Amino acid sequence: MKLTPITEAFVLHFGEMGSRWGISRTVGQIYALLFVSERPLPADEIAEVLNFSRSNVSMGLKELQSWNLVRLQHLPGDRREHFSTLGDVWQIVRTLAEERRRREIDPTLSVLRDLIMETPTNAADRHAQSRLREMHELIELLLRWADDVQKLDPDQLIQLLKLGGRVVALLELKNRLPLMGKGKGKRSSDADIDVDEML
Amino acid sequence: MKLTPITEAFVLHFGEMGSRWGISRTVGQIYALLFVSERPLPADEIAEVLNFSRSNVSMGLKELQSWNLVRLQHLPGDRREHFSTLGDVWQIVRTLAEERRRREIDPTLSVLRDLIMETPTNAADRHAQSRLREMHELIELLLRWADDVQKLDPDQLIQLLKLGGRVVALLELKNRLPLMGKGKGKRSSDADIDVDEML
DNA sequence: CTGAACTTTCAGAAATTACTGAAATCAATG
DNA sequence: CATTGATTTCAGTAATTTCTGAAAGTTCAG
Repeated sequence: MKLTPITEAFVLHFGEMGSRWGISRTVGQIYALLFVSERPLPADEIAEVLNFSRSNVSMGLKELQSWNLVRLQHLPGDRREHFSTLGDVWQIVRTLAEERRRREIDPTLSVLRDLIMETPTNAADRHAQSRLREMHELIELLLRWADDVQKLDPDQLIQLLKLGGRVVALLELKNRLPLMGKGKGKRSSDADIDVDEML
Repeated sequence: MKLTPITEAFVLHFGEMGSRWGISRTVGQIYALLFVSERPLPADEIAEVLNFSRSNVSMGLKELQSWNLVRLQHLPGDRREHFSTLGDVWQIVRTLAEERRRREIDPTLSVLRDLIMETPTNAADRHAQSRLREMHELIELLLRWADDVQKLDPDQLIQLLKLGGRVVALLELKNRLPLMGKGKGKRSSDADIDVDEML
């Protein structure tokens, strides 16, 4: 089998990009190939198309599996294992976020917590700890937010993304709304909302 | 000069983390050291404390400068250049996001756009392009959102983060509110808000 | 200008990481 | 349960990246 120019260009670019991240060029290319492939591919076909050794592909697929980024399936009448990426791009982002968190953020948070607990022995330590505390707090905040957002269903998420910065208008709205309920007369029931209770 | 155990542990961890990212262990350690340091440090002091060659530190600082992550300043009565990180952790996140976008996302978007424009020559190409289009759309959406959020001032941002997933409640609120204005009687002026106009 | 203090460059050494082919392991089929 | 086809492991090699020391470059005080 041979790659079309479009697929080849994408695969090559993705390989380069991969190496700016933690993953190797090989792994990046394998993923890119699977991502645009019409059907799941067996390892030997990947090796042939990308000109990697069969064992290299095996390693790469193993890594991608450890990231939960590829699915393994058996096709009827073929003993080989076939691989494909997740179909839903949103799910891919989700998985990526989860894994990166598990591998990079969580260990860092744990180190930060430990170091913040230590008893400082001098002014330098006290300053260092206060910096670490800032970093810890920031990460925790971002993480909690990411957790919450993870839970949204895609439609809500997209709505939110499309709203973008204008969400601030909503925040202001929220800050002003409670006034409305304060004994200023009953409104029609379909708009009867207690914002503070909601939030 | 010698590192305290707290600083040393942080520097070592950050170095390891750095190498999971695109930056080298050295660069990670230099950054970590500057991050917790009470005062700006000159290159030779960094080299001494971290046990790197002076030239290695020079390279590392150059890289950090290219990321806009360190500031260079001159202290009175000292000819050497002194380096420090940005003081505000939010600013650090912002800078990091900007740089990563410039180096990784933008080039990818450009490749995707080009490939989507190509005329497909077969079914495989058509499928590949539709996948690339999905990816392109997703990235654009996330990017636009990030752009918008960048513009918020820190207070608004923090408020938003703290709100987390409950922001959805606000979305629902928005979807229900417009009903209120539709000739159901005048409300008090301080709560007179046209949501659709705001958003 | 000159020289001292500091910084950067760069070619090669050292260390790390990626890749391969051969051998071992595993699994399905008859 | 043996054969065949598929996959993984692993030890060694290749490629890449990181790091160093020596040399060149820069800047500034005198």
